[in-house]
Formats: sequence, C-alpha cells, structure tokens
Amino acid sequence: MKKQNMEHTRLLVLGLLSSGDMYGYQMIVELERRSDGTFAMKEGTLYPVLHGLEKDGLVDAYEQAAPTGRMRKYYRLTRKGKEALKTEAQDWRRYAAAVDAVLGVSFA
Amino acid sequence: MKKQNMEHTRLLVLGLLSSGDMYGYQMIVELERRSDGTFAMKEGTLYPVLHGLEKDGLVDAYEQAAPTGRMRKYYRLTRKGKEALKTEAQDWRRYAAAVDAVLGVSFA
DNA sequence: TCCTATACCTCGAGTTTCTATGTATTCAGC
DNA sequence: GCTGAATACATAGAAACTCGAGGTATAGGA
Repeated sequence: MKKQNMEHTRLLVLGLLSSGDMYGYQMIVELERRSDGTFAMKEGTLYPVLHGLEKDGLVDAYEQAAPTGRMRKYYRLTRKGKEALKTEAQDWRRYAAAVDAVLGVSFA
Repeated sequence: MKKQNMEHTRLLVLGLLSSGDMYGYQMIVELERRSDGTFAMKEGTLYPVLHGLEKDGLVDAYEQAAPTGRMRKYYRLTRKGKEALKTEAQDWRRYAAAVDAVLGVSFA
C-alpha cells in the first residue's frame, strides 16, 4: 500500500480558504470535487494541519451553527495567511516548472 | 529551518535516467542544473532511493571507470523502470493539474 | 601540504501523512 | 422507532520520507 502524495496540504488548504471561509469537513469534500477526485484528504491529515495553521496565525476559526443546528468550526484566512498563500503558490509554480523541466516536458 | 519539498524523488531520478545512464553524484549536479537551482537533492536522500529502485528492479547498476581512473557506479533504466516512469509521469501531471485546479489557476 | 571537488555510503532525527479509533448529530429508509 | 450512512469534530501511533551529520577515499589546484 503506497502512500498518497499529499504533501502540499498547507498550500491546498490556504488555496481553498482564499475562495471563502470553510469548515473542515467541507474542505475535504471541496478538495475532492475541485481536484476531480484526485485528492482524498484524510481527517487525520487535515485537522492537525488546520490547528497548525491556526497556531501560526495564518487562519483563525469561529464557530457557527449550520441550518440543521449543528455546530461547525469555520476557518478564515488572516492577512498573514493571504501573504503565505501568495508565497507558497509561487513556490509551487516554481516547483512544478522544475519537475517538468527535469522530465523534459515540452510546452512548444 | 523548513524542510524542502523533494518528495517526487523517484520520479525525478527515473526522469533523469530516461535521457541516459548516470551515476549518483552526476544526478545531483544534473538535477540542480535542469531545475535551474530549484532542486538540491542531498546524498542522504538520493542513495537510499537509488538502492530502493534497484531492489524494485526499476534500475540496474554497473561500474565503470572515469577517465581519471576513479570508479563510478552507473544506473540504467530497466524495461520495468521505463514503464514505471510512464505511469508516474502521468500521475505527476494529474497531481499538478489538480493542485492548479484547487488553487484556481486559469489557463485561459 | 591543504582545501575543494568528486564519489560513494549509512544512521538517527525530524517532519509529514496515514490508519485506526473515538465521540456525537442528522437524516433517509424500513 | 431503529439502523446505517453521512456529517463533523478530534487524537494517537505507525509508517514513510528527507535531511543533517558523519564516514571513507581519490584527484587536482593553490
């Protein structure tokens, strides 16, 4: 059983939140939808990452009741989080371009 | 000190070898060159990966003397390795496209 | 002679992700 | 009313990966 490569978790979470506040479970569903089934993030991966982002001040959280009455914990990008997203997205593009360069992908 | 993301090591090594046999040290130098300085793979990363690829039958190795007389251990893609490269390169493209989709990158 | 580059390698630490598990609520179907 | 699936949060331990540090050795230039 090979490990799934999900190492850009922080970037992905920040990217999701840049389109609006979300709660954990929603991120997992939304991530799978936007990636067309490629990303299936596990809860055991997401929640520790969210708590880490919160501790680092890149997101903050607030509780809000769902229409059903259930409590949801929404996460929101802070200004610091927006800056981090910008930086990490650039890093990602550089990384992806470098992999393509090594693989000899031609864009001509 | 943040860890550098180097998790697609196997793919990168297979990609390098698809352009010709190489020895370990050469791969590190070549990887840095092709990626324009983005990838600085450490020896502590590369050698265990090479040995793993060999164990899995994706590469095989042979010794050959350099013009200086020093011994070098060259690695060569096996047929199985070429197939693995094809698969992993596809996985990579799918992965990269999925990240871009989540980040909302537009190619229009 | 000494330092840098070349060339191979391993071990232990640190980080990340997964699996497994736990708790609790809501809703659809029976 | 009961049951199972989906929703929603969370943590602990295992597994995987990479890095830093160290070891060995040769070649070449200052």
